[in-house]
Amino acid sequence: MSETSPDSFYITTPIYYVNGTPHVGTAYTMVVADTLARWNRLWGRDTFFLTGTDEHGLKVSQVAQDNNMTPKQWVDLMSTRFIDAWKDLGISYDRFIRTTEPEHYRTVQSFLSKIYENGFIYKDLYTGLYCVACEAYYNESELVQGVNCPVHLRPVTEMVEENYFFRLSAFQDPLKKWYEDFPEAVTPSTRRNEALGFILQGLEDISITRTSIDWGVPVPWDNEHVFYVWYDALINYLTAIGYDSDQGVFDKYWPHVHHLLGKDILRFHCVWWPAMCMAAGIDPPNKLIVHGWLLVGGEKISKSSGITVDPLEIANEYGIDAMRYYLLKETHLGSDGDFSIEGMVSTYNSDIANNLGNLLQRCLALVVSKLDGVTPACPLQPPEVFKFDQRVDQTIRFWESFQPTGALETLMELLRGANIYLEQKEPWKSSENEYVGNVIGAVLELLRVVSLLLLPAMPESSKKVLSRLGVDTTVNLREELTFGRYKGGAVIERSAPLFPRLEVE
RNA sequence: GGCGGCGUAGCUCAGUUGGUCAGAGCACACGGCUCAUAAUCGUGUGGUCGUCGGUUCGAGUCCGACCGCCGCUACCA
Repeated sequence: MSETSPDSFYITTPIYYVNGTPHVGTAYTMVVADTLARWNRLWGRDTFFLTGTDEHGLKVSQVAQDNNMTPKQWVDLMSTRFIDAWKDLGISYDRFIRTTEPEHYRTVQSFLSKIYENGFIYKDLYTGLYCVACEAYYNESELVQGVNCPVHLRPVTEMVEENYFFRLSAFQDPLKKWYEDFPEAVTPSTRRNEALGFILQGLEDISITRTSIDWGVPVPWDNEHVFYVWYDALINYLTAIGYDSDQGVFDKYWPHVHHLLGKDILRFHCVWWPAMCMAAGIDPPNKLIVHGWLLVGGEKISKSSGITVDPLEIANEYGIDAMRYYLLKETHLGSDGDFSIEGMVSTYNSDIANNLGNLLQRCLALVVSKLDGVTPACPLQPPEVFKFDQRVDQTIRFWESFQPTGALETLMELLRGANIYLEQKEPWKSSENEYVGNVIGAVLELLRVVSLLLLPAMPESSKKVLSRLGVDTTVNLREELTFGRYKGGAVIERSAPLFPRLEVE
């Protein structure tokens, strides 16, 4: 639960490393971010949704060389895989940032120069056991059989390098105080505890530059060095909002940012990043939303294990909104989730085909058979069984506190109430137009409001329902959620169900 | 080893500061209805709320021990 800034909303996803490919796990992150962005736009906030690709690092330059390309040519090619995937999935980002953009170079140099000037960066020697494939140093205790990298099972090499170091140790107390002052900054709280625990055990300085490669952002005060990939990557969150180029935009969105991230990159975002911000003299991000992993059959998605699911295939086969709904409804934001086609089809059929789709269909059938095919206006007050105001307020609270699962479940409760109401009133047995019109009007009104509140999760499907009802979707949501606004008058013809049940292929 | 979390109906999970707290959804069974997409409505599953103790008039709800599972414990996007 957290308050959101009143009139602007800035949300980011991690930027994806170009050597990877979009899979259902990254699609999950994007769907969540997209849904939160859509909610805030509908709620009338000035919303900025950022994603992009991380394009530096040794591995990129190596792979580029293997493919007889320059690193730049390679990342130009690879970044399009993400751009295309998000386009096909209808992700409504406002800006796709690439860390190889000149604007990003300037921001990284400006930001880190500031930290340098503030005295939190110094030069020293670093000695460590290094795995080239990982681009990472390991402790002896982490190695397999004492010599091999635990990821690649290949020998590591001892490297001595002159590096610039970031004085992370200086921020142990400030970070501790920050976590105490802003207990809501990291959600869920177990992740906050994890970050705080890490901080409390003592922080060491960290190396932030490399001399062994040149595919990176040059260190402005020492051109022998480039910044290590992680240090330029995080700064993308500032580049995109004019950190050193547009103070007005920057002030609007910072520090009221919502960083969405997976639990595997918690430390970078919840320890290093706030410290870097403090060192540069800006406020740390005010919200870090840590999500879990999407598992497949209980296993982590990874290429090496052969467990990988292509979100575009799912979307093509079953529809984007079916996938979105399943990801949002069945995986509590913050917990791990399990993805399966069977689960997706089952959830969609229960909630969307049966509960929502069938409710709409039975109403429209009655409009055709009893009301000359014209939808009636709604009554002034909602029937008791709807628990309308209570549930609508609850849904809003869930959306405002980043709990898609709760929001969607509450919408299902509203729909169940409407189905019960129809059973109680039995409009199909009546021949009085006024009676039938009142009953159907009340349910159509509920469907109007539910569809509006469902827009963030299932934009296309919700629009179809609203279109059927003759409701404009470009309205300000805040003014459209009170009962009694539906005027009716939409002409209905007998037609096939809008949301037919899915079958497992 | 250290720190933290979890273990509630077949499945996924809710259960504020202890006293209708033994629940929801899905699945399953039976019944109703037939406006509707094998839909929808109603009822049901006798779950030792991981185990054993303790505090209390009373504990999933607090304390202790134990069993099982998991996360973090530094430079992998």
